[in-house]
Amino acid sequence: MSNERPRFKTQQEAVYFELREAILRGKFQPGNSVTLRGVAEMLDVSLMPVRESLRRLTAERALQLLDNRRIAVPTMSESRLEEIYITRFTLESFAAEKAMANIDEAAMAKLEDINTLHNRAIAERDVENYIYLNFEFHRQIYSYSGLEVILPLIESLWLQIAPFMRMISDRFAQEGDFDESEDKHLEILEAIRKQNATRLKHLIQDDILDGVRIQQEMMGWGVSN
Amino acid sequence: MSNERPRFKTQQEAVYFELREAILRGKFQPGNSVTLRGVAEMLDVSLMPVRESLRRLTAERALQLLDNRRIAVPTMSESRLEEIYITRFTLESFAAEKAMANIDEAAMAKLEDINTLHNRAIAERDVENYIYLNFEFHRQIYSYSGLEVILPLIESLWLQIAPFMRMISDRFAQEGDFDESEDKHLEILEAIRKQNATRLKHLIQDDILDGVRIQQEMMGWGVSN
DNA sequence: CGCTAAATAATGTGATCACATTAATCGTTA
DNA sequence: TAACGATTAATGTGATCACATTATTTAGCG
Repeated sequence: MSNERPRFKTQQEAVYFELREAILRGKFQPGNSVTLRGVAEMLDVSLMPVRESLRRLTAERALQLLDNRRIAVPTMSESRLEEIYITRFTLESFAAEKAMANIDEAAMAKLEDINTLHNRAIAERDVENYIYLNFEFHRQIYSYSGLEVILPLIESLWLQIAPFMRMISDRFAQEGDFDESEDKHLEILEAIRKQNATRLKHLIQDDILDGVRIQQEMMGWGVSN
Repeated sequence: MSNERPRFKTQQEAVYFELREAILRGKFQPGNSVTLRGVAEMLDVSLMPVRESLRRLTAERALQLLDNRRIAVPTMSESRLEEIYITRFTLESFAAEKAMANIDEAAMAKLEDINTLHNRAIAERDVENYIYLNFEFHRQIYSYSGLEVILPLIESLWLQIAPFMRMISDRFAQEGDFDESEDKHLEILEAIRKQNATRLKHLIQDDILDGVRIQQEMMGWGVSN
């Protein structure tokens, strides 16, 4: 009779994770403003849980407080993009290396499942899932690293890049050559299977680099080395 | 006539920065719990600004939400310490390198001022200022990097390490050999003057490493390589 | 039609109250 | 004296209202 205890202890938490996933799916457009009452109405909760969630997301730089006190989805700049990606390289390849040894058969199976769904999203030009499942794939790997400090930093970077990724991916999908966006996921799985740390690190970096390359190209921004 | 406009636009902001500095001064002891009404009384504000500030600090991992819904200052573990410091090495040496070229005479003078105060704090065994001014020294350097993504990450790490630093420094000061804690600040200033990026990066790393070494030693934790 | 100014609406912030949950205290009993 | 149970206190969360500030719309005028 629905005796299951709710998934989240507080409404604030529920709202937070709801918004968080929405952001990681690219449902928030850069530059758009987010209002307390808007979110509250959409999720059918009062202002309080929304206030706290937005404060939290703002602290994680997923959202931005404008000086007119309004909340908005941050826009991307050339320098910010480069900064986000150089940090992603560093932190994520480190996390992958730490995680590798702890990835067992069950974890491997889950990774393959995620990758299957990810490929399907690409085939179906389902941009939202394409973006989200890519993050899920990486998150699943890093979750075995046992890193409790670095992981939140990585996720903060994802929250910052997701709206921009969505914008670019939409354009990319329109231009038709979306499914040519070869990711390195299969090779990553292979490197893990062979426990080849050096190769894994490079592949993670390449996988991330592929993304930023496309984004820089689309924006006509200088390609980072 | 007190026509000056207040330093912060909102009470929440004022409370946040007040708490933030207190944390960076090591006024919060690891494991201690922080209550809404306690802070509200101490700063003579209502619950609302405090709620939002604590939510913010929690998102930055300066504070921790326990599963009994209570808020506490996180405790340190051997692995967490190592994680924080390896990330500090990476991000801070990068930031220092980016900043170096932009540091002019005025900035240099300010750095020397901070360092003077820092040395005085050491001489006077003023642990709070010793910790805080060390952060200020580093922050001042990195502020010229123009990095808008990485700087918040670095500051989040500082907020996480500060309470633990204070604990160790107190012990260290008691044991008497506090002023033997030779920092690398003078050499750092020299490297900046000579615009020697490689040396600066190494010095930043050494400076950070000196700190963690003492901490690990005090705790009887394995020294990282 | 274009521009300005007044009026109206919308928004984030703060205050206060209510409440469920958890912690602390105290009295009782063995 | 120690341990258990009941009672009281404290705490974070949520709801609602008020308000100052900022946006948006509307009206008026040239």
